[in-house]
Amino acid sequence: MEIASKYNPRAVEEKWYSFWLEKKLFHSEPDKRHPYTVVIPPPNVTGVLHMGHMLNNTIQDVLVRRARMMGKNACWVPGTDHASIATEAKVVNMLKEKGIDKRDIGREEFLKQAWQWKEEYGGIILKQLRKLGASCDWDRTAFTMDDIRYESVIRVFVDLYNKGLIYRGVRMVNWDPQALTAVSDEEVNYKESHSKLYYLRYYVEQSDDSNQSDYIVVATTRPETILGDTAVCVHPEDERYQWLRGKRLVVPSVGRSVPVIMDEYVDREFGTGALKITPAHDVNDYNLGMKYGLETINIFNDNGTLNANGGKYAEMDRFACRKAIMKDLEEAGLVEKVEDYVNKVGHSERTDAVIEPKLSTQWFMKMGDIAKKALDVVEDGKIQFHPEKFKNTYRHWLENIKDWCISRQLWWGHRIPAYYVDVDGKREVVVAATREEAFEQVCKRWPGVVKNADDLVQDEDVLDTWFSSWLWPISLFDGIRNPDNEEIKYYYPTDDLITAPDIIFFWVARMIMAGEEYRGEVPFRHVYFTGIVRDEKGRKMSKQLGNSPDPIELMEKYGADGVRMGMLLTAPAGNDLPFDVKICEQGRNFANKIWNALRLVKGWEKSEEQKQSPENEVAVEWMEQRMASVLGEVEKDFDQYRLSEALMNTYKLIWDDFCSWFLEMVKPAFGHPIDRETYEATVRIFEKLMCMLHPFMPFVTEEIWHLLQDTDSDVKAELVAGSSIMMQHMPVSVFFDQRMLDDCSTMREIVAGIRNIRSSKGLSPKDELELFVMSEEGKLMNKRFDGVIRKLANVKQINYVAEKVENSVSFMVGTTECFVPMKQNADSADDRKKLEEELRYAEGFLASVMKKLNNEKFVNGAPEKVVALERQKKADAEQKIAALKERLGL
RNA sequence: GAUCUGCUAGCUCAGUUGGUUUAGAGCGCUUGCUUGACAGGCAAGAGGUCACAAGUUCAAAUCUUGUGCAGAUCACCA
Repeated sequence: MEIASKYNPRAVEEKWYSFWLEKKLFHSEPDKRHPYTVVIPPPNVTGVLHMGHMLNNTIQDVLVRRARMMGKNACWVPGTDHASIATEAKVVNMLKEKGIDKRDIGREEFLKQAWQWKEEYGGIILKQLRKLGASCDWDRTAFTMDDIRYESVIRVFVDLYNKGLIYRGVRMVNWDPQALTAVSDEEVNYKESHSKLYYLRYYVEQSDDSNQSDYIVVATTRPETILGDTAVCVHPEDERYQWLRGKRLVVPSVGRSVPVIMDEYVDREFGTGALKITPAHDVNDYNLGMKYGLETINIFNDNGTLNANGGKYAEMDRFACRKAIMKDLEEAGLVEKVEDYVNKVGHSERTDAVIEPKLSTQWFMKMGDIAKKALDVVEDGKIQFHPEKFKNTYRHWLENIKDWCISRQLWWGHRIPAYYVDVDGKREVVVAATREEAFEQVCKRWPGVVKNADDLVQDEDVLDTWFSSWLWPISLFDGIRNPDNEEIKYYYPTDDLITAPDIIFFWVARMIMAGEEYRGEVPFRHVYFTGIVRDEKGRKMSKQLGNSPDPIELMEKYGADGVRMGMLLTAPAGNDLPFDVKICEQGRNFANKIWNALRLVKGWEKSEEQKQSPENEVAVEWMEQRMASVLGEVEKDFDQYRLSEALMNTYKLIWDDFCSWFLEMVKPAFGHPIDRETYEATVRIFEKLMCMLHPFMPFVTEEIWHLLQDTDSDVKAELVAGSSIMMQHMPVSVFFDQRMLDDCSTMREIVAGIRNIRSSKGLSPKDELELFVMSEEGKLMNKRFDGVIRKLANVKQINYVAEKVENSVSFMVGTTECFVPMKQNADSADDRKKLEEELRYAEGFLASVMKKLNNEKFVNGAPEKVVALERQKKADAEQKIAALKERLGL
């Protein structure tokens, strides 16, 4: 069979993904097996695959594929998120390009357009995930706004309202003037910015005491808000301002007279110690306003321009107004000074617009008991975080949590099922899943007020996106509408959640709350937090910087397997991933290495008569032991969610142990056949290795697994063609013989020692050598490895001797000296130098051991075992030193 | 400002309850190889005062305290 010397992932990957889909190997239905469930963090329906998704979904796929091969009924549910703000913004823009304003076409038409747009462009990301090899159960693909999920959200809202956990109220909220909606506290990012601190003069009204200065200076970063000033506040014990008690001030430029209030809230050290109060546009000012019964003057429109209260500045944008008002104040001589000032300004997570605190009526969800429950399950370990450090962040947030603002002034989303009705001139509200149910309620409570259901006015707002995704692990299995259905009972709670730490509050915490509230059980048992993918300079990958490689191009260049491996190699849980496309090369090279190992094995001619040689026998035995040992380590790695380590251990097992050592041990000489027994053992081992690697590199392992199969007969060929590595059992660790592994490392040391001599003496691998070991036969290692040494190091004969050998070069293996006789140049200056160095090291080592042994406290205080070990070290070192000295002729 | 995490080879990271040879891996680097699977390869090699300082201990990369640096989360004073 002719096989290309370079592995070509492209065709292979496409072929096998279609095959898996066709055979429905990703599909899961409840059955007798143990379930293993993962729900995808739903990407935005309009999103495009980026490196963060790549990392996150690779990890999920590794865990899911492994669980599947371990005999679990693995179910990975994919889906997308409607992403209220982001998607609405995109649709609004799309319409704007067509010259359409969303208000002109109205809610219904807008939603029609949005859905159309979603059908057309949405879900690209899910198709991209297939290229990566994601083994999602695509038959279960869900959307946070499809019928089941929509209805679930509405039901939950009604239920929480009836439980008194949801309420409507007027509060100061974070207003996004670009998206024209309120956002939650979590959706505000505070960014450091270079601002100015403006010092403005506020004149005292009708100052009659001519000894006092007739104005005070107030510092502000937002001079435009003086239009809404309704007081100035100073600290009650501030001596500088005692004379102001009971006085009134004139707001500069505006001319409004406002009172001076005194409150300890004011920081005397900051600015001038005098604070202007704008209750409509600052949370703290609002609180002071409430406390002192101040007037609240709203000066902004929803889009951040000034309203009629802005007087001559009306209709101006807030930032333009700032400039304009400063110019006017300057001209009027009301500006004391302007300083540079660094502060933090809140920006909208979605639109990046500067957040405006705004007083408005919104819906909120109470976070009291439910937050406590969500904290408890993490504190007592029912849910484990990986890495654990995120527990701190989580705890801190939940202990300081405020009520959740869940209403958004948007159209794209789950419309709040609240209906309003006028009763005796008062606006009353009912909450119900449907308009009909709402109507029934109204009829019962206020008979005769409304004639039919259409007369009810539904709330215009939709719910926060996270108010649907917090139900995801439940609603995916229809557990809200049908809490006793077979699927939810089987698949819930899910096992692992893999997500980025930046949505720990938005999503993770709230899913835990929903789980407790609606299932009385945690939604998942482990949360694996991935790191942030950064570029080689350590910067976060972002569209603006343009430093993010296109994942599709990467996969085309290196193969999906190569990219998967590259990312996983340097991505321990919770650690940022400094991504350099170069690490994908390592993945690609690895695939190629395995490919060539296959070429080697497939190229062997098998002999039926030839009996297995003792070398091959020991090689097979050793490789099996070695595999058992590494399997144990990999299992431990997975238990601790150390995926990078698991992959690295598998990588070394395949590249070093299997390719560099095992295959070299059993490889027949050119033109010679291999005995069938060894061949079959090799194939069996190779297959197992592919199973171990499959979760990480699904495509190349599937390809090789198929090519390894014996397809001598048509029947067999057909059987193999219909089968998959995915259906094989993951090998499990078994007891292994450590002595065998130790013997093999000794053998490796000897081979390396001889290779070393070859390279330093310029000897060709073809020159046959002889080896003398100063030890009894079989003492250094099991003599079954002698044949292996002869083969790998091209040694004609191994002799065991009691005396050192003249005219030879030597090396030490532990405390045993080995000699390779030389025809000439036995002892070069280089050799001496090396020996001297070794001697120096050994003497230094002995000194450090003696320091301990000469210390009475150590000998008496340390455990016996430790002391005995030091004595052994001493003996070994002394023996080694003696040998080296003799060699050096000292 | 508060809290948390980290600091080990050029880079990215391991290093379990202190003791297994004066610290390991992968990549990178250096040197030598057209070795009948693979140059996307093979073989050999160099490279570290475990951030710094003090302490506890017979014994510290590992425990304690302090300092420095980096990062994360939260809170913000206009």
